[in-house]
Amino acid sequence: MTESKSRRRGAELERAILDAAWAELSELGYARFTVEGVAARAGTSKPVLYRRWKGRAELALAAWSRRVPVSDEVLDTGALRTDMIALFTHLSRRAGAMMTEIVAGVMADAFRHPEVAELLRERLARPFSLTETVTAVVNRAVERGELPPVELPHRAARAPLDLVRNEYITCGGGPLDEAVIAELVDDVYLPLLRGLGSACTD
Amino acid sequence: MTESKSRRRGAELERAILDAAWAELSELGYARFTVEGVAARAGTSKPVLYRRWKGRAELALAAWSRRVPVSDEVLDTGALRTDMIALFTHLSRRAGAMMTEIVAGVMADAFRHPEVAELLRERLARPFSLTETVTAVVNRAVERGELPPVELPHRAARAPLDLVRNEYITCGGGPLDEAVIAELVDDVYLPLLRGLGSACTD
DNA sequence: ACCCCTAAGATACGTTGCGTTTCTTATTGA
DNA sequence: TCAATAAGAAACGCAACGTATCTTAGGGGT
Repeated sequence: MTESKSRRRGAELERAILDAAWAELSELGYARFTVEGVAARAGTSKPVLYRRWKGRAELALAAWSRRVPVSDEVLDTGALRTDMIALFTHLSRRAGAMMTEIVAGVMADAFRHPEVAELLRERLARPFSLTETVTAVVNRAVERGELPPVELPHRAARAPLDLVRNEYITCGGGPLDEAVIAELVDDVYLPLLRGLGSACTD
Repeated sequence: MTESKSRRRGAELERAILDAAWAELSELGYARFTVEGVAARAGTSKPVLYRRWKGRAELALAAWSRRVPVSDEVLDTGALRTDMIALFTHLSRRAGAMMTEIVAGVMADAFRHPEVAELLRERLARPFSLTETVTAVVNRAVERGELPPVELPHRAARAPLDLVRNEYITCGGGPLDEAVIAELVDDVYLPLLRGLGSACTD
């Protein structure tokens, strides 16, 4: 009755399900994210979901992947330090609480189901435009003369996201404090960049 | 029958339970770690456990905390880089897979039960002797003249563990590859240390 | 325009594991 | 000696996973 309108199929249905899944994730978090809940919200039933995804972890990842945010516009505040503060702040909002909970939850499930671990790794490895963004910011600093010429290794370019994620993991909870971001930038990341530049000192 | 010998109580019983819990964690991982399993292994029953810990997350944390590994002996290989490789390798073995799985699992539970989040944070914040170890290694390097005098900020001292943990999270699975460790040391951590030293260059 | 076959939707099931309740019985210690 | 305390055993209710069964809608080929 509720849905005697029309029976959705294929791609349309899939979109509806993933939208519902994302809504559940956003409202409840992964911990309270249930397959039944998604089915109910999408106005369909569990078997329909299980025909498409192997379990709740895969469903959550699929929903998350559709929302790849990204395209971090390259901000230019005029100085390296403030650029970095802005970048870290941006990351901490974008990639913060939601992502950490999903990652934690999916990861926990992944230890049971190795296939899921693989999917998660793919999702996390996707560096979206981060590498490019960081490189751009650093290059600008080099041009300005704030840094000696730097060859930015892959891991160093990824480090901002890693630092932010780590902070979430170990300190849980809310969005990152300004003071914390300042520490990450001043005590870790800027020194790292300076160190990369002065590689000739050894 | 099995235990008509003597009914354990108090501290003795608690030790037995936590030993059993640790054994379960080690053999099965957090994903397959169950309260029932621990009770069975310890030769007792669930209510006894629930009288002491609020749930399986707390139980796992308690078991883990008893095993504070630690006392990383301060190794001295004669050079900063090899010291660091050794330290990272040590961390990757000690704190690696097991810890990551526990953290992921407990964290997932923690999103449901905020009290658990607090416990987890305490546990993670405990820097065991890591800070001291890193500081010692760095100080030796300074004495040798490999680094300019460095004031090591807290976050920089913790970074090795963070880097290792991150690698586990994003790359999953087994113990860290030698090559990966070398990258972490050469591309990230040593530059960071050099950068901290050359703070005067700005 | 018809019919068939695929896939959607509904329902109900079996299982696992959490956390609880109830009751019995051993041990401690006053 | 005996009462209070806590251990041990068994069973329960609940939530959620993942599955199996069945009915029915509607798209596509003829």
